[in-house]
Amino acid sequence: MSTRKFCLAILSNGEATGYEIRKAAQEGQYSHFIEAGYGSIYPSLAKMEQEGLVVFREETSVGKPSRKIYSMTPAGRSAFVQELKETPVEDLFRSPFLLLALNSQWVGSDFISKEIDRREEHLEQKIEGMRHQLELCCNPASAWTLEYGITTLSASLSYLKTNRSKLEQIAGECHAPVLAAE
Amino acid sequence: MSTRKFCLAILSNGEATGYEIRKAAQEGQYSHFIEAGYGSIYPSLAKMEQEGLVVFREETSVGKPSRKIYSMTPAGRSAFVQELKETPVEDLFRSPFLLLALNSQWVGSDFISKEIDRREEHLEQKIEGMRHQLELCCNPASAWTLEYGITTLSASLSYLKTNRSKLEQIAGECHAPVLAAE
DNA sequence: GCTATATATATCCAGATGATATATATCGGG
DNA sequence: CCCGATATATATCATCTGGATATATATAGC
Repeated sequence: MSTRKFCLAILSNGEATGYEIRKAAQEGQYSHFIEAGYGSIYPSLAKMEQEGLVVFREETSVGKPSRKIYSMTPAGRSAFVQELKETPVEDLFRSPFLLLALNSQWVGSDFISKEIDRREEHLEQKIEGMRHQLELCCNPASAWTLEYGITTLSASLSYLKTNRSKLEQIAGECHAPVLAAE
Repeated sequence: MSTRKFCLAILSNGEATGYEIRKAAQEGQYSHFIEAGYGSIYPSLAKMEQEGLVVFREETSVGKPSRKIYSMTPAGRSAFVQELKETPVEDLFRSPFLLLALNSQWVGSDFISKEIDRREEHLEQKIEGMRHQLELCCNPASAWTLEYGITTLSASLSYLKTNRSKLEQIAGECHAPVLAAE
């Protein structure tokens, strides 16, 4: 139950709405290793509210959409620490790109080139974003985590730049002509 | 629909049972960037069979559990290539470990040390396994993909070894005494 | 001979995913 | 000044996934 843990992590730094929690999953430091949408956050908050791990106050300003501002209870805080101390599950890595790489013989070198371009660009943007966050950040744990990310993504990017020609060659000597004839 | 793509990838190298496809997701080269259990593989195969992308012949030896040996149809092969050519979705990376790192202030340095040990060991084993697969492998695309994995995991391991003391220190100056007093 | 493991298929429920609906505020351009 | 785009905010829905479990037999080791 990872969404739970993530929501509690956000709330451990202060109160937040469901909307803000999702934004953290999309933009903040957490976004580099967390995936969570409304469909998991709202049900998770509702359940934790029932269990007494979080409470909310409703802010119904005139006209504005009403906000449910959640905060952690003491029970929530100890549940958070307990969940952190549960031996963390292994990292999950799923890569449609590597599935493509491993089967690049079927798609032709032009397509592979284009995809590698896209991926290099994407990695550069992510690294740049992390460098930016690192400059702004004051928390040492955040800095450690960001540097971890920068290091691994840089290694990934560097491998790609150095070895892309090999993969393009593999895709070049491929079955594409056969497929084109179909 | 990534399970579909993965099943087709396995079947593109020859026929296989659902059981064997799952083993490929757990042990083979694919295991490093694919997640798929029975609960997604069997329904996926059944659906693709209905759609005419795969066919199976049933092997009912005396006594033995019956095997459904699946293979790809021409329609399946072109569906596979088409799915490969769909701009691949971004890689998915989810890390309970980094969630812990970012919140290490709450768990104490002993716990963090133990978790880093576990992680270093795990990374070493994975890298060793990939090196082994690389020696056995003859397919150049497999070699490329395995080297990609070895490179990134090595960078990850190296960062961890160099910087673990920083994180342990952060967890040392932490709120753990407060929590211990609760 | 017995137990543990490997082979093999299948299903179940809880939870996640991604899309979509609803509503209002705000901000910039025409 | 109004229109459309974007941002804030909550919520739900169908579908898919994940992890566990049930069932059954063969094999290998003790």
